[in-house]
Amino acid sequence: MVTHDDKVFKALADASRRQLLDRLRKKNGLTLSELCDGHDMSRQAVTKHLVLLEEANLVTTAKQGREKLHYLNPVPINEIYTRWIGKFERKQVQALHNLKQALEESNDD
Amino acid sequence: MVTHDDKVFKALADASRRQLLDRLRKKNGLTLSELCDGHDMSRQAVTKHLVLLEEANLVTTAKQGREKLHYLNPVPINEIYTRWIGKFERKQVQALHNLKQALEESNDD
DNA sequence: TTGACATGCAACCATTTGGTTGCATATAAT
DNA sequence: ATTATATGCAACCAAATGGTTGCATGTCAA
Repeated sequence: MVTHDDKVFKALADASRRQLLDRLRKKNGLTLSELCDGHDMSRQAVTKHLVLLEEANLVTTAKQGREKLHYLNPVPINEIYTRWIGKFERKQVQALHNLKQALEESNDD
Repeated sequence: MVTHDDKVFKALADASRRQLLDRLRKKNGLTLSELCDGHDMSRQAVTKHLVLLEEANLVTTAKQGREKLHYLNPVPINEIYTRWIGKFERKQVQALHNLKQALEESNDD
């Protein structure tokens, strides 16, 4: 079964796709051609990446004349953070807390 | 180039690996056999997943007798959050802020 | 010491992934 | 009307991924 979360994680697993998201974060509403500039691969390859990002709901598109505009949707990223990553962060905070306690206790020697 | 972040993202991209991390989060120091229980795949397949998690520094291992113990390291997860995901979260907060402003302005009609 | 258990290692396999090229179509500009 | 630009679609391909099986090795227990 491919869950929604799984699509997001898999979409984020590729450096080229993360770079595309990064560029949309800096400047939203870029066209396909604009997104292709500076990416060392064919337009069709970029399109494939964008389709995956769309399927993960990380990017929304709107056609304007002959151009296709791309918009970042950061919501799914936030979702996997709150629903998954956050649990591990809290674990780390707790681990640091435990370490701090251990260090303080070792000072009692 | 395969960066450190890239290894972490790719390690998290597989549901089975996320499940393994989840189990270590709930109970740290599990052996390989214990981690295999409840996973519908061969021991060797689980080993491969654990190797990837180790290479991403998400799991640390220690051999004790004939058993191999596995420990969760949540630090890399926190790193990709602060260095990458957080930027998108702030974006979302800002978007919500903008939406709120827009709604309030529309109330002036 | 013999057998059972826990793990390691390697070969192999099907599917997915990430890319390519070629061609078609729709829109804008001259 | 013609040409250039922006995008869509499909076939193809190599490499990576996620799994398998078979066998070897190290360690604990009877």
